[in-house]
Amino acid sequence: MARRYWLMKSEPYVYSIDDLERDGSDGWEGVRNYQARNYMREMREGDLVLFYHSGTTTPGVAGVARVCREAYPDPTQHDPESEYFDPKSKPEEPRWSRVDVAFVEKFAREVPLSELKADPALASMPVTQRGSRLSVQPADEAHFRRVLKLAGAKTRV
DNA sequence: GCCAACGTTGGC
DNA sequence: GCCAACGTTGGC
Repeated sequence: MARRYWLMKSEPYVYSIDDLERDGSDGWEGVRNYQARNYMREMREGDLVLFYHSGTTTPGVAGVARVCREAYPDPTQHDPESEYFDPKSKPEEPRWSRVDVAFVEKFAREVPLSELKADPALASMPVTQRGSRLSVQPADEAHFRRVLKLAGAKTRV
């Protein structure tokens, strides 16, 4: 099966590309949306991810990560102390998953959403659609390559 | 702070 | 199963 491509959003105040660079890899926890969860369950080791910073003055794509562990139960769903605690999710039947991602690259220049929206080559990319809220989205290889090019990325696909 | 675009919840 | 109310995401 060919490698697939994704875009994942994170608020950098919570977890940023710099945090991932520091940690090397980490679990992508806290996803509480079924469609986003289902996409994570489709992810395979080696898939590449555009790391998107949301909730900032200038949101945009900040770098690249790689899926290094496929979906498994998100432990925070069972932790009453966690802000992601879900009392309806039973340990014997976990509702929420996470994947682990590894740091690949931080772009020298974050590519702003406004630039993605202005690029005709990205007109059909989910993140450029009005009202796009999904925090985990699939990306076409062509879109992925295009974003790498706009970023002046070192990563080659 | 506003608001559009959803997703979820719960009454019926 | 419908749908109104409510909550959340996230750009602007």
